[in-house]
Amino acid sequence: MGLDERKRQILQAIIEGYISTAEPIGSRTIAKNSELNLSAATIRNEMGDLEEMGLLIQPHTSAGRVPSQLGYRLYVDSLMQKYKMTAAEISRLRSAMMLKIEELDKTVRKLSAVFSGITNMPTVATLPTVERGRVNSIKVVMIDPRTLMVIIAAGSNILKNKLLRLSSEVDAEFVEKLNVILSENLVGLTKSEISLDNIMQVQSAVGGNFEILTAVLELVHEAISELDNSEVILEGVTNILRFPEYNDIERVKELLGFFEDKEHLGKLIRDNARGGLSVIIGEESNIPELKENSIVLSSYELGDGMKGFIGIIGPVRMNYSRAVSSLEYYTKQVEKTLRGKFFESALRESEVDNDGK
Amino acid sequence: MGLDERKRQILQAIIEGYISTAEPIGSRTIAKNSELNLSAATIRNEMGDLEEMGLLIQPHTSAGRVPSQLGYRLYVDSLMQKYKMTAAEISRLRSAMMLKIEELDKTVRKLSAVFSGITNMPTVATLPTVERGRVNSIKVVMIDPRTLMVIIAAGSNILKNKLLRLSSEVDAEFVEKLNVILSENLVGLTKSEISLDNIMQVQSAVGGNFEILTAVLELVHEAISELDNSEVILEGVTNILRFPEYNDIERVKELLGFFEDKEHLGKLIRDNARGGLSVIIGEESNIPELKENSIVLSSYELGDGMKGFIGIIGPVRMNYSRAVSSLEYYTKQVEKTLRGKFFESALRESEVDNDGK
DNA sequence: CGTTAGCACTCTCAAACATTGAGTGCTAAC
DNA sequence: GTTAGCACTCAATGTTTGAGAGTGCTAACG
Repeated sequence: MGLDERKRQILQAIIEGYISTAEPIGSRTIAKNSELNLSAATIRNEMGDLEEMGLLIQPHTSAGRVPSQLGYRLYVDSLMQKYKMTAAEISRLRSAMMLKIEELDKTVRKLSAVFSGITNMPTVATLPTVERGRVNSIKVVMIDPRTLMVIIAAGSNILKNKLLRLSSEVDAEFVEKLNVILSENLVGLTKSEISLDNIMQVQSAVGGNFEILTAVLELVHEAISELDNSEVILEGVTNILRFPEYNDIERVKELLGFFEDKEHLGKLIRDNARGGLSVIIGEESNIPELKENSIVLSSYELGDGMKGFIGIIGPVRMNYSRAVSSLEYYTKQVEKTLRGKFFESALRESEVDNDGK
Repeated sequence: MGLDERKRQILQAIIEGYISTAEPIGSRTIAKNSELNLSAATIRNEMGDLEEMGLLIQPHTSAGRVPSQLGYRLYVDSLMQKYKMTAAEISRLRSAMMLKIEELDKTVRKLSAVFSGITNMPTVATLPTVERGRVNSIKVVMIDPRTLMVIIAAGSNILKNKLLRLSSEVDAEFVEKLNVILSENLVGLTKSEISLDNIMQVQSAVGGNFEILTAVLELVHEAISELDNSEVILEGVTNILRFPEYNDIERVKELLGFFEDKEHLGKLIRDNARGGLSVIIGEESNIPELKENSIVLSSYELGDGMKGFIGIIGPVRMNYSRAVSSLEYYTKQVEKTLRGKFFESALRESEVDNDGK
């Protein structure tokens, strides 16, 4: 039993109808609202076939049909048409991009909030991390004799700075020495090349003032290992309550509970994002709490090995067409904006780097 | 009609009963479960009086009584007995305090999460801000010729650091000069003494390299004005779903919507916190979205003008006794922990300062 | 005069039942 | 292959009913 053009049209009509009404779609509805000019009875026969093929599901005998996960998959992969963002949506997003520069995380947070407001869905994002970037500089700055700040940069972008309070005082000379040694030993390495062992070698190179040195080195190590431990930002969670599927408190509880564990969410995103844009439907995520939710995921690249992820989460019955197109557009805007505001020189450098090779 | 001892006892029994069952309490229940040894009929008469006094409410004729907001107020102010935290709760909190040092905001976040887990209520907190502290040092550090970092410290604690990307390069000499001038002009002032005007004066003192200077000064100003713009941290929101009053999606929507606006929440907290511990019941907050919720608020002080707020949010029918005692204990622990981990020297200095005067 | 037993009354809640309507699958005719 | 017609199914909705909880009032008691 093949999936001829007519079946595809009917399937598409059912899925789109269900997406917009959240009610099972019956044969009469399709017969009336499509250009197929077929009677309800004919549609019924086709619907029977589609159900047999596992693309539709009947909640109960006297209800219409609802797409199965397989149905959604087929829809997303080959039936769905591109949604065209409205002028209003575009301008809203654009003006959000104009926001004044703040810290990176706040910027991403605000952009996410705006995007969430446009799509009416929760938005998740991770801050950019370095994957293959090299540590460009490590600086230790003395704030006062008992306070040091360690600043680590990769690809000329500051990625981490950490404070260290000392129990005894240090002098400028010591700090200077520290800077030289750290630079000599760690700069130019990729993140994965810097291990604790590696750092401890530095320790012996210095000799003396062991206590402080150890503290600084530990901090350096910590900062480096946090380089890819990107923060997860989640905005617009309340939006899920707009969907009728969340009129059930238990479902709300389940999803919100899942959202509270940011680490878990971050892992999900990193694990599932292939290059470009991907759609994870229901159980495909293999996460029980998300078995009735879908995620549209995308990654943004800032050059020089910096990359992060953005995604939209909603019920399996979400408007994929709209979600995918919006996210696509949004991703591009985020790339442009973040590059412009935070990673301009990084970009330039990475380009030079490529030229030079 | 006075509020004699017997009435008080009955009121207390009703409130505590209602708090633990969430069901209206009838006269029979009180007659049985209290040591008053009165018949249900007598209790009924008293309940009638209490209702007339506005302390109780009858949802409908054949239901028991429920406390009014006034009733809760009276209970919190003079009926309530101190809850004693269990050993398990204490040890759980204690071990959370031992967590390894991270950034201040992450630490507060984690502590809040743990506390929220113990109380089973959402916990809100603000990061400490300076109120009357003086700017102790302003440092501009050159990360690379096109990137500067501005670090502002007050009371010897780093409070803000900001990055600045430049379109043209600067040299070490310029940065050095900048440091001297900024220090001379701004150090020692309180936050409120530093205005944009003030900063602009510096501008004329330098002369030349106008473009970069302007950018740096703007950043300084920005950082300073953000000093008291403390971040609001909210953890354990899902906990509200444990309360039966939130079986109504509309209420969930309303509260979660309110929670999404962190600014608003922060303002609420700062406006309502008097010194020490305070309880805001229902409409007392004057915030429509919170009219059926109460907040228990407390402030923590880290010395040297640093202070922040912590609070618990829940339905008006919350266990105030438990909330208040737990928050009291928790606040002390937070003070101790944060002082120890982040503000040790600040404390020391402020003490010296006082001695010196 | 405060307290209490007794009783009629009120109101919610849940179960039982009937009704409605949407949608189907099947059959027979076009 | 398509369609009209029809019997059938099942969720959803409305109605009725009874049980249960709790009250307020009255009259009697110590």
